Amino acid sequence: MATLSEENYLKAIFHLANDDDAAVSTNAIARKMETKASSATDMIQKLFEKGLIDYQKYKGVKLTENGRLAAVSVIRKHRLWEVFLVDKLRFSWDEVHEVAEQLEHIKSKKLISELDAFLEFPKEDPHGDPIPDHKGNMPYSKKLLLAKVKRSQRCICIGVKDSTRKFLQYLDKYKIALGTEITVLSRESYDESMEVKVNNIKRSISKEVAHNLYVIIS
Amino acid sequence: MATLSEENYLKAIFHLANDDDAAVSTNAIARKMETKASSATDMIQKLFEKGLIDYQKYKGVKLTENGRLAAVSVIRKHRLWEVFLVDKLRFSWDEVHEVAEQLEHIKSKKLISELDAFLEFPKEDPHGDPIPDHKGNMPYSKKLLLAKVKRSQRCICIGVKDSTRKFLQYLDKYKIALGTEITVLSRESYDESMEVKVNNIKRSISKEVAHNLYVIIS
DNA sequence: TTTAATATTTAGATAAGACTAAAAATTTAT
DNA sequence: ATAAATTTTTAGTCTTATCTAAATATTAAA
Repeated sequence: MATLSEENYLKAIFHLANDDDAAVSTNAIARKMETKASSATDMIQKLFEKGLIDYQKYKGVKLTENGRLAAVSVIRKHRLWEVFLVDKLRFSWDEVHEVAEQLEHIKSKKLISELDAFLEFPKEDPHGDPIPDHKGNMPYSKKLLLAKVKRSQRCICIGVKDSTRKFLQYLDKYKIALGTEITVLSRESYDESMEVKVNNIKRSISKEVAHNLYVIIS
Repeated sequence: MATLSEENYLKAIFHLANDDDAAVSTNAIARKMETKASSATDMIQKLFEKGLIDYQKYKGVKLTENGRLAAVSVIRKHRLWEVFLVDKLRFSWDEVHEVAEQLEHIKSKKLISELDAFLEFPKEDPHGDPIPDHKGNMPYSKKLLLAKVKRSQRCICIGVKDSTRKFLQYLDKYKIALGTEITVLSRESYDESMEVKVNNIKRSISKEVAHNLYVIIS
């Protein structure tokens, strides 16, 4: 059974690897965990001894199947709790992250399977991220970043990459929510901004925002 | 802000002091925490430095007002989560303790006030224990142990002192639940057992059981 | 391809919370 | 009231997860 800190490192490695199965560097892990590289090395060695990651000195790490299962299990719990907070406890989508970071470490199989049933088996969390099933299968997602959408294409906002409070409040301010339709009118190569139509209003979207908003082509 | 371990010690001290404001001994704390007396001493010194307990070497400890508030806050969370598990997630009353022991340490004011509202402001947990309000007021309780009930008195089961799984399953087996009426028919001074009528059946109740079941006279 | 810059690992230290063994204080018993 | 038993505290050690500083590898640049 993994400790709280081990679980957080596994989750960080999972998110950094993100689909492509390249090895994750020590520095990348340290940055994500907001800790020092030497601390990351210590934990890497511990996770390696427990068989949760593949590791060779100086070569970075990859999750083993057991490591991936452990990471996905924590992510499943995190996302289910986020649904609970928004659907049942009147939290807004920019308030759930910190609390879910704590709740995701509660250990009880029955708790999480009953919570899943109570929430009627949701498929995504309030930010549009898919919820893995109890066997560790992460649903496939057709999402892409708004920044990748071509001129004159229409798409629908389905999630965010950056789920910090600041970004979510920015979206709320401009009435961009999950389900909002966005049409790309033009792209500005100079600063990578784009003109879009959203809620029937023309608006300019910066590179920063376009790279943190997930959509599907509609 | 108290650590997880500090919170558990404060809770233990609160339960050991139980109404009467006698000082709690180091050994009693160590026994309750299933740790060694030397570890308890270490923590006692830490809690004293934080102003959460009054303490003089060799004289035992008492919670300060701040310490009491911290303890009651944890107990409030524990009991609200127990209600959630039983009322919403199909847990039975003998399954909730371990999970609530984890959930009680989640830090979020909003979480607990919203949970309280979601559960419609329950006044007691599934074992009949009162739930303190958000200001730290513990409701007064008229409960007494079944062992204290006089011959020919009728009472109603409202809680348990021992909430271990084994005892709760014993009660389930004999169909004794919260709300069950019990009439004391006679008491046996030799072994402190008692004859009672419960569910219209005469039954003998051992000293051990009678000392772990809370009732109110009806 | 040798040097410079960067990334990673090792070594040694620290804090929290636990432990054992031993010392000191208190309580109980004679 | 003194000795014996018990309780409590202290001193020193261990583990986990962190840190700083220094050493070693790797990568990039001249």
